[in-house]
Parts: sequence; structure tokens; C-alpha cells
Amino acid sequence: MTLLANPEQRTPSVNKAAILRQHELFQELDKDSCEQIAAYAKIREFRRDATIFSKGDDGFCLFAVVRGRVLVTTSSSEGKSAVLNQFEKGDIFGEIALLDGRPRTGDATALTDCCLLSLERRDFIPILTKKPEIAIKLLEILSGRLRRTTEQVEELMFMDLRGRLAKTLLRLSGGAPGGSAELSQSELSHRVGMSREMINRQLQVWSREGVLTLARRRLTVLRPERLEEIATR
Amino acid sequence: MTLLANPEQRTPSVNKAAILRQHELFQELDKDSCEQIAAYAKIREFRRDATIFSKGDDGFCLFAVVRGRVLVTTSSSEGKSAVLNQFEKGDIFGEIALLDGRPRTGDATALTDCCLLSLERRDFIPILTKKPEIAIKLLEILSGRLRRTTEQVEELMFMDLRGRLAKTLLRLSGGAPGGSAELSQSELSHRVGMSREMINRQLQVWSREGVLTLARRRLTVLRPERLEEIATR
DNA sequence: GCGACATAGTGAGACGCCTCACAGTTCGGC
DNA sequence: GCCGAACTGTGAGGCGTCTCACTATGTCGC
Repeated sequence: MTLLANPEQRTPSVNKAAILRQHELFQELDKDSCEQIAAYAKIREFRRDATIFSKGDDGFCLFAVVRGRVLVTTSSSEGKSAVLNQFEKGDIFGEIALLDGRPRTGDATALTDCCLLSLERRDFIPILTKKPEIAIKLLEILSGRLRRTTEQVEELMFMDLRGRLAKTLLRLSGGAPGGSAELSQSELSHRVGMSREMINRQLQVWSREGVLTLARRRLTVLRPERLEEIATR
Repeated sequence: MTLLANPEQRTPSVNKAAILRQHELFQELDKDSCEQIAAYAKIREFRRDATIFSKGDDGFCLFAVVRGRVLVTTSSSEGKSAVLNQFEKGDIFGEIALLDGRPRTGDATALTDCCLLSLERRDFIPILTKKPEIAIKLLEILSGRLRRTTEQVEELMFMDLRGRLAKTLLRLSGGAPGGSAELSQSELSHRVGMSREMINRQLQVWSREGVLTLARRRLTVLRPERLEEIATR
């Protein structure tokens, strides 16, 4: 790995405890306990497009995002792929395989250069026993995840392209007028789970209707309420 | 409610602790703790087709199945519905809404007459704090659930009718030669998420090929390996 | 035994989305 | 400023699935 510009990235001796405390999972924990856990955590850097783990791997650890963005995808035997989830600063991921000891359910790749904290199973499980408030917090996080995934199943079963695209755009743009997302239409097609061509055609329609504006790798939602309407119908 | 035949069903004073101990979640717990928890648990009976909870309800409690079967479904605004999950003796359900305090994500109905144990949020959360091994067990269960739901997303994105139907049949019939499932084709269509007519046509094909036999509300898989082959392609 | 109802089977037409093919546009590197 | 690569836009044809409409076959209550 070449040296990076930011000095923090070269020194694994940054204050891990402080980073941990920023995370949802450890927020209600006292300083001492945080430092204790931090002692077990490893800092790991990944370059843009690097593979963090692959579907089918044995999953020994859980990750927390310190900086950057991570994409979790899955792919079929015929090479099609779809986005399952995206994580940013403050999120944790990789917990399923860690908790039930079975293989990874998806591929994780670095969407940008990023800095992650990893905690191994053998260190993490005892923490859960000693600090049940962390286990409870984790249960909440997992519930939210399950809720989101269930919603995704519903979307796939009941909604057509327009609805799913509308919903995805609202998520990506933040839902406020003028909110925008930076990605290519082919990236977008993978998130929605449809062909690039169809995505393009629908975007054209909305562009003509003044619902959004299109530019190269950028998409600005002008009237989110219209998308909302379409998504909930 | 009319009186039921089985005397146990009329007496809520059955040994709740013993029932609890049969459940995955409480298996590793000592007898005293079980009795403590059992004191909080309520026994609740539901008739076939009764609604246990509905999507959007506030979810204050978690259920454990003592006897019978429960179906969790979801439905779209246009009245279509799809099966999310099915639970039997020894399973627990309804934990998402309990854990994150948000509304129910699906409708739960009694598939048969059934007997459930319910634990309320205000009683359950303190138990998790005092007994972290239960929290960890619950984390495992939730991970498995998330894994299964993610798999469902993949199926919906990548597989066609044949594949999804094959997979569903394997699950329902147990996967062994001669395994059978008792449901109507229209019930089956809801589990697969496709129209009854298409399901019927594909079943005809397999029936002609000798992969399975069809009867009214009964379906016997003769050659599961053929279905396996189709499902994994 | 009869009528009502749930279940199963089948054809025809429509519709949504996919794939392929190709042209036009923008961007970055040299 | 030119070239190649990434991205965007668009038509045509095909395939899978849905819907509608209808018939056939049990099955249950009376």
C-alpha cells in the first residue's frame, strides 16, 4: 500500500476508544469500558474498490465505519448483481456472520477509500456477556436491519419499476426538494434491480415532467412529493 | 370464545416454566430463572384464522409458539398479499416491533388453533439485561432471520418462477423423496409470490415429468433432486 | 342426492421489463 | 486537440408473467 496523505491513516495508534464512542453501538458506554474494548479493535484501511469480504467467506469479525463508504452487494450465478446495503461513518456491518457463525451473506467493497474498525468474534462475544446494554443496542440495530430488508421484499413483490425507482431516489437524495445523488444510471440500475435502459427511460419521463433534472452522474430531485406519491400508491 | 375440548386449553394455570424451557431461547437457562420469567408470561389461545396482530399495530410483546402454526404475511395497498414467514412449536416471533419499539411489520394470523406465550416489552427488556445469555441467543435467532430474509431478496431479484417454486416446494416438503405438503395451489401461489395460474401450469409440467404428484390440497415430491437442480441454476 | 363452494386446469391477450444493437455525449489523459 | 472510455439516450423484438374468462372436479352440509 502506498502512503496516504492524511497522517492519521499512517498511524494505527490513533485513539480507538474515542472513535468507538462515536458509534451508535457504544454511545452509552463509560470511558473505561470503551478503552477496554478498543484494546481488542483493529484499525483497517481499504482503498477504493478494494474487497473487504466476499460472499461465502467465514465471517470472524464485525466492522465499524470510521471514514468512507462501504457497499454490500450480492450476485447471482449468472453474474447479475444487486445492492443490499450501504454503510457510512457511524454504521456497523458484517454482524450476521459474526453472530451466527455461518458464511458471509454478501460481498462488501469499499466505495471510497475508507477506514474501518474491526472486532473479532472471540473478543466481541465476551463483551456482550459483560455489557448487556451493548447486546440490547445491537438487538435494536439488527431489528432495524430486518425491518428494512423485509420492506425490500415487499417492494420487490408489490411494486413496479416506477415505484421502486421513486423510492430509491427518495432514499438517495434525502427526500428534500433540491436533494441530489451522485451516481451513474447503471449504478442506479443495480440498486433498483432493473436494467439501465428502463431506468433511463423512466428518468427521461420525470425529467420532462419537471420532477427532476439529469446530468452526467448527477441527479437532482426537484419535486420529491411527486415521487412520494408514486412510491406509496 | 366457546369452550374448547382439551382441558389444558381452559386452564391458564399450566406449567409455563416448563413450556418456556422447551424454547430455543431459554434452553440454557436454569430452572429458577425460567420460573421467574414464566411469572411474567401470559398464555394466549387463538382460534384458526384469528388475527394475532396486524401490520402497523404498536408491538408491545413477543410471542412463543406452544402449539399450532402461525403465518406472518404482508399485503400491498391493492390487496395483494404474500407470506413472509411461518412459525411452529418452539419458534418465537414478533420480536422486531418489540425490540425497536416501532409498528408491526406484518400481519400474524393463526393457521391452526394455537396456543402462544406472550412476553411484554416492559418485562422482557430487564430480563435481557440480567441474563445476557438470552440476549445473545436472541441475537443469533435474529441473525438467522436476517439471513433468511436476505436470501428471499436474492430469490426475488435473480430467480424466475420455476426456480422460486422449486425452492419453495423443497422447503415445504422437507426435501426428501416422498415428502409432501398440504396446501391449495392458491396458498402456494402466495408463498411463491406468483399467480395461481402460473403455479398450476408449472406443477402440471413437473407432474408430467414425474417429479411430483398432484392431488387436491396435497402435493408429493418424488424427485427432490430435480427441483434442487432447478433451484440452484 | 343436490346445491353451494372451494379447488384445479387451461386458453387468449395484454403488459412490463429485458436484451440487443447502436448512436450521441462528455470527460480525462497525453 | 485527439482518442478512448465511461456514460447517456433510444428503437425493436422477445419472453415471462399477469389477468380474465371459463370449464371441470371434488367436497361438504343438509
